Amino acid sequence: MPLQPVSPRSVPDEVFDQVLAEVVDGGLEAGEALPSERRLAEVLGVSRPAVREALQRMAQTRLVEVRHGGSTTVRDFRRHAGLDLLPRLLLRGGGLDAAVARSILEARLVVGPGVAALAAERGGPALVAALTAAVEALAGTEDDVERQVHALAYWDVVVDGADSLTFRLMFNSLRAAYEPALEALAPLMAEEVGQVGAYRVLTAAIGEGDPDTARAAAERVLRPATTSLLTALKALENSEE
Amino acid sequence: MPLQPVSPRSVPDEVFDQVLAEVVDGGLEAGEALPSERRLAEVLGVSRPAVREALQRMAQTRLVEVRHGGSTTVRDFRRHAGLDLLPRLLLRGGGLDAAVARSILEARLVVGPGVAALAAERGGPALVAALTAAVEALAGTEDDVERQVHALAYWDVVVDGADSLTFRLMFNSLRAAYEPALEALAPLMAEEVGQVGAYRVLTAAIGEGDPDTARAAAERVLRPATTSLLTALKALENSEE
DNA sequence: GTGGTCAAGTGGTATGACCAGTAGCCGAGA
DNA sequence: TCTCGGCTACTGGTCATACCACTTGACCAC
Repeated sequence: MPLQPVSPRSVPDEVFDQVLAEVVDGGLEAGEALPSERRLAEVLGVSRPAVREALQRMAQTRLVEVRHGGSTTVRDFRRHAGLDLLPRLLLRGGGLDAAVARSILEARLVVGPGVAALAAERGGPALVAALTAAVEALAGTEDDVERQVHALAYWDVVVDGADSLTFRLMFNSLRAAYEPALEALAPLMAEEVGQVGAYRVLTAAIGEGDPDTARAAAERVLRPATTSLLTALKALENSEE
Repeated sequence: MPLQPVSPRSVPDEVFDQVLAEVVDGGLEAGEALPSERRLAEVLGVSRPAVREALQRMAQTRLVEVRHGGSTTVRDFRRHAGLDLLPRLLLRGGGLDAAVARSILEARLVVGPGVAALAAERGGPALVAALTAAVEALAGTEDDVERQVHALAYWDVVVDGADSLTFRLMFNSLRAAYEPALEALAPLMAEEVGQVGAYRVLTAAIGEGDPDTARAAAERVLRPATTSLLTALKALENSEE
């Protein structure tokens, strides 16, 4: 096993995670009031600034509402939280959350072809060259994890080609959710990233400049693994209940 | 003009916004180091905790990288920031950013039909009832702003029906970007939200349970206004250059 | 060159104090 | 009895300061 860089967890990080877990896993219902900052600091055995920093970050994520003079209350994260919360929800409670993973796969299958279509509309020769290079990198390795990384890099180029800030940020958020689990998912995704041919077809389709062709090609890249993973997850979800 | 609730801007908020503007508008390049917290506090005339809180929030948004003992450096927000940054980018520099608005419209056109298809797969009679109620609320007003609000509520129900956490959070993020500009956009979106018939057709399509029908119906709801707005924005973008 | 040491600078954390806004109690007045 | 006003206790907001922990780079011994 390769050495991993150590990542020291700061006190506010710790507090943030604990409060987040309470909110997300239902220990605290929406509308409920949190203990005061002083009280929390006392209970957790940390200083008030540390608590304060954690709560402010919670507020930024729209998970709680902090009111000067009043108490801090929990908000309904399903109604207000943004896509940046996805990584936290995917890894909730130690393992992968099957329902969240399913929804990510579904979203990918919707967004991917849309992005490819836009890239086809807007890309030029430079984009095709970058895509080709990315495909060759993908073809140049046999390792499943490395292939994952190269596939991700390929889509990164596609997103660049789409020239859409919204899709770019969306992709960043999804990638942030995906990357921590990348290694664990490598065997499951091997089927997809091993089909270099499909990526070549997609590259050519984008190069042709026809959105519909690109859309279809992207779907052919994403659909097979998505389908098989979804059925696997469905079995998992049912067995959990 | 109706009275607006005052929203007191805290010191860390102010600092956050200033640093954010520097990073997003290019005053600080990616990789560049920020002044130290003490120096920033001195320059801005605030305390170090205030600066610290702002920087931590920047770090949470993945706009800067804070290293203990080292200096805080700017990251490339296009490469790392998540969808939660969208509202800030849309309203960059006082007005609406045309390129960002365009990308939101494009994303909407891709994601909306996808969500509708999922809702058709999973929704039952209860969903249709909720959708019908939402359409009736939409039909019950003539005011453009109110219609906007009701249309948003309608899509909210669709997203619920899709039973996908990813799309739910995505919708929340897009709505957070959209809502501040809702009033300004009302006249432009009037064309879309006035077509109650299209919403009824979409509702029926979702009720039928056929994803493809629902997808097509959703596109018929979204496409017309999207197209006309895109051409308007294109003219705007060109005139800006 | 390699590794060790050290000082300076940076972020991390804690403490304590005080300011500012909220909410509820409670008495004075209608 | 009701209502208004202010008082009070509690909450979050901000600050100054001190000290800890880490990184960096220079310098030095090996």
